[in-house]
Amino acid sequence: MLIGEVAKRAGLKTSAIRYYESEGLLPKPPRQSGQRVYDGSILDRLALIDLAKAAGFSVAEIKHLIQGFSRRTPPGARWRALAKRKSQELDEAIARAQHMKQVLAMVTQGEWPTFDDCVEAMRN
Amino acid sequence: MLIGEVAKRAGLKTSAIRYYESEGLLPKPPRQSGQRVYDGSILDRLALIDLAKAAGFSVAEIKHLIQGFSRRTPPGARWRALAKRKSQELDEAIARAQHMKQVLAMVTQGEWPTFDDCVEAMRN
DNA sequence: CTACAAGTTCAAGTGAACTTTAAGTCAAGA
DNA sequence: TCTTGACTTAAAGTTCACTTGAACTTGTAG
Repeated sequence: MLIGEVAKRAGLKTSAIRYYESEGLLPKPPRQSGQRVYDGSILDRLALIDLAKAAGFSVAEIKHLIQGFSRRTPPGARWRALAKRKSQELDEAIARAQHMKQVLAMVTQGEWPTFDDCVEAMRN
Repeated sequence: MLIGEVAKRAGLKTSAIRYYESEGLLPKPPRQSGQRVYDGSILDRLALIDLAKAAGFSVAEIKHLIQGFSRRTPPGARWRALAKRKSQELDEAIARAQHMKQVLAMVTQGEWPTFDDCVEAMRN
């Protein structure tokens, strides 16, 4: 598989794949006349990256996670620590989002004659 | 009130206030020898901006909202439309965050002997 | 008068995660 | 042979919401 094929299957742009490689998220694949040649496992790797992103990890964080994995060890203490912190961050993000929804509901449902009334109402 | 005082009370940097003004989120206050002089209403304005930010609106979006308000009309159809879309976005964000938490829980709780087992397990 | 804090403008910098562009290489098809 | 399309690199550009820096003015205190 060349990079274009991988990109199509993974739903990414080729530039993203090269970027991930440059950031150490992906192994450097063998080349045929300069071009990257991938096997199927790259898709698993990209799936993991996708999940990690979906879990709210930054590219830099994912790099660390991947490094842990690539030593063929299961998720260890490092993973757990990162995951725990991230989980708390997610709780906070969820709480914020729910608060945002409340604010929005007030705006859409209420009827305030003036600007100030609205601001006033939102404070509670 | 000079800009420094406003910043302190609102918990912002002066640069943020100038930035908001430049972006049309704040009215241009009168000047005394070149310096911006604010009255108390600026704090309400900043509180509204804060709430709008907390509701997930971008600066550009807040600008539109403010414009709606500044015509002394209550939140109208424009607000409602924006708010509805934003509310849906928040639902999606919350769902994503909850999914992230699930993924994290799997990583921290499960024991996978290999990298691939973990990726496999995460797919479900 | 001098120093100093706080204000002013405008332009450029920041960080994250990519994308885009420029310039070039390579293999295959007409 | 020429063209086409996919690939290569390195560097610069993008977006967002500000922040920072440089150079300057203003009001107040000593």
